[in-house]
Amino acid sequence: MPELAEVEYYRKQWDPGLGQKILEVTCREDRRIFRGIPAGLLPTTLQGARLISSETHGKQMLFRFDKGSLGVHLGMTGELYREEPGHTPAKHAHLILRQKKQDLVFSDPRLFGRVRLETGKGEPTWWQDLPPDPRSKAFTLAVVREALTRRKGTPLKAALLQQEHFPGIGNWMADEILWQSHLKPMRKCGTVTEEESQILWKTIRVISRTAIRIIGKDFSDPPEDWLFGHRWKKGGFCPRCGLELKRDEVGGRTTCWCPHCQPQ
DNA sequence: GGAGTTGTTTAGGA
DNA sequence: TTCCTAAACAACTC
Repeated sequence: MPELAEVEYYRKQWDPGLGQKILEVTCREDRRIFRGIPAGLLPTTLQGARLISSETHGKQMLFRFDKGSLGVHLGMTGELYREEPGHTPAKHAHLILRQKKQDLVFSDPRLFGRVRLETGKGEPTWWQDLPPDPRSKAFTLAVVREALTRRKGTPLKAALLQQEHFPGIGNWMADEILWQSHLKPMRKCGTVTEEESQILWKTIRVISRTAIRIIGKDFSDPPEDWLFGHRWKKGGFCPRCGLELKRDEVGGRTTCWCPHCQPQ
């Protein structure tokens, strides 16, 4: 489910726990999402630690504590939420940080998500090494040009899903970006003109920021004149031209597009 | 019961 | 080497 805006929404769900100590850590360490973390290290590190701050970068989240930090990726079905203190864990709740006033929960039925642990004071290297977030100043036109050049044989849709170039963009955002840019999803990156690159760059920035503002705030739906609300069901109609939308598999993912508005 | 799912990693081929 | 595709991971919904 989560792309950069949804990730921002879920990050905020733990905000009530800011400044407060973790009294107890409940986790199922054998679950796939904890891969790479030595047994016992998670409770040892976080028990008694105070949650200081949190931020998102693309689909990645970082929760900073006064000792160490916690990285969270939600995968396809991960969620963060809060519960009454001392509640009984739900079936797919894998990590619960128990505080005085609330329990902070990470659940993920499909286990495609991932939790990382940094025991040192500083920023984890994986966090420092993330490529420019599409809403940041560092995400320049040159970044888009570079990606299109490097992936010249890849369809645009598949390239937009590559997190090393466009961190935070997922399936629905990629479709939305191409639709608003009037670019066909199966178009090869190498054939995109300079003018089209600029349109693509601007559209990525506008959609990222707008999605964060709307979905990141309270999980509201984007505007009706976006592709978003029309792309899910089969037989949806283009909100711009009114013709029937098409569905194809591009880059291994279901892709919704408008043959009339995205002719090439 | 089968198909599909808003994600990432890996293996293997080109 | 570099780039690209398909499969694997896993559980739920329609």
